[in-house]
Amino acid sequence: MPELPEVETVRAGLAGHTVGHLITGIEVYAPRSIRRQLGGAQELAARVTGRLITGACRRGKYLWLRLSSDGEEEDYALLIHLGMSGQVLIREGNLDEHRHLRVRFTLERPGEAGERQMWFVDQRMFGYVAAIDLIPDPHAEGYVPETMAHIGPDLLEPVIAPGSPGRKLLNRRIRRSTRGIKTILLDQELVSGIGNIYADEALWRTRLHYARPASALSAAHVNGVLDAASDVLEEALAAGGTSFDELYVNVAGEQGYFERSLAVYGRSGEPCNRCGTPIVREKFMNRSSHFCPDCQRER
DNA sequence: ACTGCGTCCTGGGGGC
DNA sequence: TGCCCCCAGGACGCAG
Repeated sequence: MPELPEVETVRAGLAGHTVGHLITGIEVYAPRSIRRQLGGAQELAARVTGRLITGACRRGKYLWLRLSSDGEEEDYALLIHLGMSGQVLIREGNLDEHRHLRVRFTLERPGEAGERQMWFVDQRMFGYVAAIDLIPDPHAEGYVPETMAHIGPDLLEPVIAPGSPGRKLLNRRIRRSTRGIKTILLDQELVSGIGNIYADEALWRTRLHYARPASALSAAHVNGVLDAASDVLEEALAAGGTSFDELYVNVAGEQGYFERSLAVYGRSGEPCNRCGTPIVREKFMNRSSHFCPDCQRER
């Protein structure tokens, strides 16, 4: 499941392998993989064909490639959301078919022979691509396109770094809510990038039960869980992400290896690393929650 | 304003 | 051997 570390790994791969390339062609195999795009595949093709990729950006789990035309100001971005099984693969030479190939982009580097392809592959079809407008000023500090203006900053952004005024404000906003702490971690509007795996890991690290109401937590508790979430995201990023169910790989098709470092996710029945109590899996918000029933008491 | 629930989507796997 | 049902979850729309 692509969360911040996985999406950032893909972003870094795209920064290295697509920036400076022109998009010279696009083939859409699954029209449903084009979303939030008036005019659908046709409009997407019109907007990206012939454009130069000038940068690879990310906020939370949202990823976008900035596009310019003829050296002019960037005006569109190619938005890529991986959903829960999306992959972006860079292929050169090895152009074997892929069972779940949904959209294929052809890339060429000006002045260089040969082409390279960027594949959007997605088994479960929760992900999508779209060409979005870069308005009003793509060069503003901390700019994010309007399409994802509702997405909160992620834990790797300096604006909510530990000890910053932004972090203190976030802490207060979280504690104003009566919702369960895990619900808040998964809500991308307050703080983004955390999904089911890293939410469970952060809660285990801070010994908090997923359903504890945020309003009942102290500022120190909330700071603790945010710090733990930052830590686990950074550790997972350093490991190239978590390839728990083999649906996540980087742009070269390689798996990450953070799965071996998970303390609770996917470990139901196995002993807690702290106290030995078997890890429990429960349904919460129509999702699986993994936790230690001894270390993480509801009250 | 805030909260929670249903829905989308496909393929793997378990049960019979 | 084959079929059917369930499960995985990110994000958003909508009802209360």
